[in-house]
Parts: sequence; C-alpha cells; structure tokens
Amino acid sequence: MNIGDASARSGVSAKMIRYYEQTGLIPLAARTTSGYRNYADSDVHMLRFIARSRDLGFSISEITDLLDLWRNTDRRSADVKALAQARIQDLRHKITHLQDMADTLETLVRSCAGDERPDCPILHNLETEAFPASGRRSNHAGPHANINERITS
Amino acid sequence: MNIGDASARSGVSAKMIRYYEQTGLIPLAARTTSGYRNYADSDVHMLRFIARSRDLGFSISEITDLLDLWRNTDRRSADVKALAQARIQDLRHKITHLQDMADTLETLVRSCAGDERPDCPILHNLETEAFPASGRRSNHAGPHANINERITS
DNA sequence: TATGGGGCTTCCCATGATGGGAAGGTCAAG
DNA sequence: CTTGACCTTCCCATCATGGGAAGCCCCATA
Repeated sequence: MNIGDASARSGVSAKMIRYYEQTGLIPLAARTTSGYRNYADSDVHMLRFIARSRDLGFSISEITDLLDLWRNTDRRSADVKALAQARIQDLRHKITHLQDMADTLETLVRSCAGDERPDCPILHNLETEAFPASGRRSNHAGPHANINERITS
Repeated sequence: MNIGDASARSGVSAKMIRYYEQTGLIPLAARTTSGYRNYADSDVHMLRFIARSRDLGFSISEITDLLDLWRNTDRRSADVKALAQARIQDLRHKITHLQDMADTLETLVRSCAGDERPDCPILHNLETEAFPASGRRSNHAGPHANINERITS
C-alpha cells in the first residue's frame, strides 16, 4: 500500500512517516519501481505502535528503545517495565510542577478583587516577587532537554 | 548598566533580553555612543516581571498582555484576573492530560511481571491498542499551537 | 488514447524559546 | 598599550510538526 493508506490506517501523518524514516526511527521503506514507498501490514502495525507510544508521552528516543525491545524476542520484560516507570516518574514531576504553578496562581487570583479598579495583587506579585533558584537560570542541559511535554488536546 | 548586569539582576539571559527586544516584547533599549545597550533600574524591573511570568507558565503572548496591563494605570483588575484564570484553566487541562497518561502507564506497569521473560503486557498494549480520536490527527491548529508547556525543572 | 485530478516524490521554510559560537568592536584595569 | 572581559551582529541547532512548491506517476473516464 502507498504512504497515504499507511497513514490513514496508522494515524501517523505521511509527513511524519517520512520524517521517522529519515531520522532512522523506522527502517527505509520498500519502493516501487517508480519510487513510491510501499508498506505492508506489518509496517502499519509498527506505525501504530509508535502512535500509541507518542500518545502516552514517550519521546522519540524512548520510542527507539521501545521498538528495539518490541522487536527483540529475547527481551526482558523488566527492561520494558523500567522504561515505563521512568516515564511515569517524569510525568509525576511535570504534574507537580504544573500543580505548583496553578496553586500559586490560584492564591493570587483569590486575592484579586477583579473589578473596575486598577489595583491588582497579581501584577504586584509578578512585579516584586524575587526570582530565587528556578530552572531558567544556568540551564546547562541546552534547549529542549526533553523537558517539554507534548500535550495535543 | 550593560546587558550583562541587567541579565544578572533580572535573571533573564542576555540572549533572551536581545530576543525579547527583537520580537517586540520589550521596547528597543537605549544605546551608548558605542552601540552598547544601556539599561535602567526600571528595565530590570520589567525583565523581572517577565521572568516571573515565565516561571508561572505564561506564554510570551500572554506576557505581552500582562505587560500592557502592568503599564496601563487605567486597567481593570478584572482583566488581569481573567488572564490568570485562563492560565489556570490551561494548566488544569494539561495536568489532567498528564494524569491520564500516568494512570494508563501505571495500570500497564502493574500488569507487567518485570522479570527475565519477554512477555510484556505493556508492549502488547502499545502494539494492539486502537487509536481513537486523539489530538494527533486532524491537528488543524498547526504545529505548536501554544500547546506545549515550559517546564524548566 | 488523451486528459485531468489526486497522490506521490523531494526540497525548503516556519514554528517557539533557547543556547552555541564566530568575527569583530569596546572598555577598563594594570 | 596590552590584555581580558564584555559587547555587538549574524548564523546555526534544537524537536516534532505542518505548509507549500515543483515536478512525477497512476488510474479512471471521456
């Protein structure tokens, strides 16, 4: 089947299928004589595996590992489990961080009259609050150190 | 003071100060005769406002609005409050989504023996689970529709 | 058989916030 | 006056994703 069909059946856009191929996440597709990529059901299967993993928030590099385990029938289920557990840990950290931000904002919102007058404790807080140690500074991990979350809804 | 001092005092990197200037978030800095950017205490103040807002997860475009309100002494505190409340809503959505992912993974992890054998319900789930409506498809909002969260720690 | 439309190919560009690094000018302390 | 720290601009990279152009390919229908 062509890339369009593989896309429709797997839920991965044609653009992304080519991208995954190009970056080595998936092997080079077979080609027809005229150059069209040609996919088998097993490829769709793999693409779905990827899609589902993305939906659960795994990064591309984590999916690389998952795919390796998936294909390796000599795998230890403990290795898969460890990957999932690391992912959960990561999610918990992010949740905590978002929760902290929400709580702070909640406190500020509660203290704001929210009327026609200009006085606003929210602005006052933003204006004067100190900026103690907070990830923004000395970010030695470079940009996008797999920190951001893909939240597509 | 020079950009380095403004950076140290505000907690915003020099790179980002220039970027904010370039993108119009902050006004063009004053310059010395030799071309060095020159900052006053009030500028540092503004940069801190931005840093603090970023720490609370506001996007650049939201910060643009916050800065406008901050500078506008005729503002209605209700407008500020509305911005903060929208931000909280957004955070709650993201938290829910992350929580859902974590819960699903937790269930899978619990069902996996995690031993030397290859059988693994986690892989099995990734392999076979359907891909019903989930943001990945028909993403008409384009890439980065202000969906991702800045979590720097 | 010719034509048209839709699907495929590659290639380049943009996103958003951030840092890296090069090439070259400036400044203050020694 | 030299040296080293700091400043300037400019370009590049990230990561996953889509947009769009230019040019083939393939099938169905006239």
